[in-house]
Amino acid sequence: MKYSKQRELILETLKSAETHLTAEEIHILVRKTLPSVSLGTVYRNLNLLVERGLIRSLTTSGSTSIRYDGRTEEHCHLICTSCGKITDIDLDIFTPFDVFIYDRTGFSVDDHDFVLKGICADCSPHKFTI
Amino acid sequence: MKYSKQRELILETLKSAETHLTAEEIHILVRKTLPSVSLGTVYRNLNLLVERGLIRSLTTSGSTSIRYDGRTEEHCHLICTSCGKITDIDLDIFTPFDVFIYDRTGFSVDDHDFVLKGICADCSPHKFTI
DNA sequence: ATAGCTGCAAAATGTTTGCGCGAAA
DNA sequence: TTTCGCGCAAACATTTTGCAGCTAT
Repeated sequence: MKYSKQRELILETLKSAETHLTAEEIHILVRKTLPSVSLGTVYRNLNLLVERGLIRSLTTSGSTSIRYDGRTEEHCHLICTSCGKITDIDLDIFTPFDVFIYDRTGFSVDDHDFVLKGICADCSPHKFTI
Repeated sequence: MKYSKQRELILETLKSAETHLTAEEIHILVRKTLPSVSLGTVYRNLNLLVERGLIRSLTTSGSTSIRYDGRTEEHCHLICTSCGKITDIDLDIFTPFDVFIYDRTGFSVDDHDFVLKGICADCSPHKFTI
């Protein structure tokens, strides 16, 4: 993989983002530094980075577009159905989980994609204060 | 919601399928019984059924299209990265999970979407017999 | 009678790709 | 200098929508 300013910038943008961005959102951010970057280049590099394991992608039913995550360690996503915010949470349950599933089905787990939907702490009070 | 032959057929098709179908696959199956059904109608009804909680939708990173699941009870999906097969598995771990997350973050969980990627039992032997 | 559903086709959305030029090795 | 990545625009895939006619209530 040959170096490119564009790819570096895309990766950096994603690593420093606290949210889970779409390709379009990344495109907008990247262009603030390097206005000539095209959307095609953003997509090409995101696919490349996912392939190489430098970032992760996540799709959520409800939204049509793919979101990208600069964190490479496995973790869960909490999606608030009220405000749409996606939060990361670390859980140490993956290993016992995998063993359980392997014993029961013979399926050997490589990767986890756990999404929990509900109401986040910030939105929760509103349920009671209307 | 008014009765329609099309919607009944779509739901029935999904309930009796052992796989997780895309809209296009459902369209093909439904047309075997009622050839005039349009793809637009399939999409409209799938969205309606998901909204009403009569079916579930799932998106998987890697595939572009949404898949639909006739099972309404919460369960995990095992996706084989070798053959692409999606298997259901029931797990009784959701409740303790939710409590743990609520205690730690204040996020109150309504719904789970757990996807595990790996190699299924059928594909696994090939890893060792090459 | 009328609200809601359908088929059709066009539009909208999100992502990929072919091409010729320019940058990295 | 050769290979790879880029920008651009067109193509592609998937899903949604407007409309006029039909169907269930």
